[in-house]
Amino acid sequence: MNAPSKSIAPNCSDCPIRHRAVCARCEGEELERLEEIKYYRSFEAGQTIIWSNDKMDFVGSVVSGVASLTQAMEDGRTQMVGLLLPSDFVGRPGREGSAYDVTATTDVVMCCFRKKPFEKMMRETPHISHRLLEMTLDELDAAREWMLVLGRKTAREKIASLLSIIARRDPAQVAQPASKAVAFDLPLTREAMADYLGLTLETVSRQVSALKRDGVIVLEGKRHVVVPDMDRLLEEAGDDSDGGHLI
Amino acid sequence: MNAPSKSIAPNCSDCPIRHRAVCARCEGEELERLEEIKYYRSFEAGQTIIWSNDKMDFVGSVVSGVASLTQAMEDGRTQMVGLLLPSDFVGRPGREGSAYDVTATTDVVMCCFRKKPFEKMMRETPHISHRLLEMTLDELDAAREWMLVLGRKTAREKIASLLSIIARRDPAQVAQPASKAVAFDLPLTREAMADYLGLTLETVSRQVSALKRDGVIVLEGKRHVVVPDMDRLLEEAGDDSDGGHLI
DNA sequence: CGAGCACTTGATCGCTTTCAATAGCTGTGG
DNA sequence: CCACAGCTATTGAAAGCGATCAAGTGCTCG
Repeated sequence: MNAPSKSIAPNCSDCPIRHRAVCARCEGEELERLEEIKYYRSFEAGQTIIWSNDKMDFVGSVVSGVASLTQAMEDGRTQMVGLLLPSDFVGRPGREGSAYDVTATTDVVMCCFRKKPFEKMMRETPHISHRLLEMTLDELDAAREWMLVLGRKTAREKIASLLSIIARRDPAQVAQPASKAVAFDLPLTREAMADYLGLTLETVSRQVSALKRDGVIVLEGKRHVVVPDMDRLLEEAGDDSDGGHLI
Repeated sequence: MNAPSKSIAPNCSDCPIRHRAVCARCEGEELERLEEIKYYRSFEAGQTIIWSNDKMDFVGSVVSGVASLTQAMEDGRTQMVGLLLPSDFVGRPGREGSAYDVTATTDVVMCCFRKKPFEKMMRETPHISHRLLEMTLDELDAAREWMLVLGRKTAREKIASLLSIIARRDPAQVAQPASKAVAFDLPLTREAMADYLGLTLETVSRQVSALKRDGVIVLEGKRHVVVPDMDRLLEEAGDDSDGGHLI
């Protein structure tokens, strides 16, 4: 037991991640069954949600906040292998333990399902396992995109890549995708950024300062980032996306 | 059209990857349906199987040989993001194009399914999509393990990690897992190893030579590797596996 | 025998790490 | 109110690892 349970339990139909989480395809009776086996759980920033190699008795979705998956070597080197934002799924059906530590990087609310009933439901309702397959394929794509970042990009490009990813997934941005300017809060400390990027925190700090000095980003405090020109940031990231201007 | 079709078409029941591929759970009638929509295709070493962003008209399994998934930046830097060994699945149901180049690194035989009929079957037979989910989750684990290698390991550890992975998945090893000594052929050029490890080919060559000099591996020719002590190699890889000796 | 290719080895360069000092912020307690 | 601890972040100087540039080796195949 490493966290108090907190019963906020809104209806699934009011849930902010309803249309993107593992339950996205469920309706009516299926949703009612999920509603029966679900419960909410809150974690404070810094708390461990699941220890690697621990038995997991639940799976679930991040409702709000940011969590991270990290892998560690015995000498202390650690690598973050996944960033879990709202609607992302935690846990692996069909396997006992987690392969990674799952940690709350900000305060987190999770919608949990007890593992056994969830696995039973998966076997019986194709909507859930199809959605989970789709989400897993997306995560695999994201992991592979990240392999390019880790293996081939420079420190400066790595920082720009991370900022682009966070900007792209920030809910505040989705509303106004037409605008070139973007602003968001960094949900990660410099050390967490370093663990994600395979760098040291000093290098992260230096490269953030360099991007600021060059006008690619503007910092308001340590954590609030303004990107005056998103295309410029993508260019710095080494992505050939071209801002979507085809032809 | 970039490859001649070659009709070797054995029965699925005689197939060497029958018990590990996406079809592993299918029996009887399901297997017959698959048999109807499948065809074999051969690729020579070096040939591109699928170009990134190309429309894919098939998905399939590697029957024999080794293929690789690679991602490239416009300036030529490339990163291998997956190594496809026999039984591994190629293609993403539900999406038009591939996000990566798929290349044959040795001569490859693929068991292909036309995409539309395969997707239809997925919707109708849970055995296939459940197996695909399981395989995708395994690939995600592998990708994340690789992120630790790319982000945090030294060049020497990276080489040792790659050799361990190849040794572990080599079919010749599975027969005698008790023995500490292991031998296998490298299916990759130094350049391909470099692309997998996020290194240059010169660094790969130097570190392979160093591992040879230190007696961790013995080379017979450029491509045949003998590992006298697998535990030693795992130690060099920085894995805490401990060879399985608990306590 | 020479072209082409995969690989090895050497010398030097430069980016990121490492080690170290300092700044800014927040909360605590005398 | 100020002093101080504890934490996150910044910045500087030096060291080290892998990249880059450059030959050179050994093999296969025409």
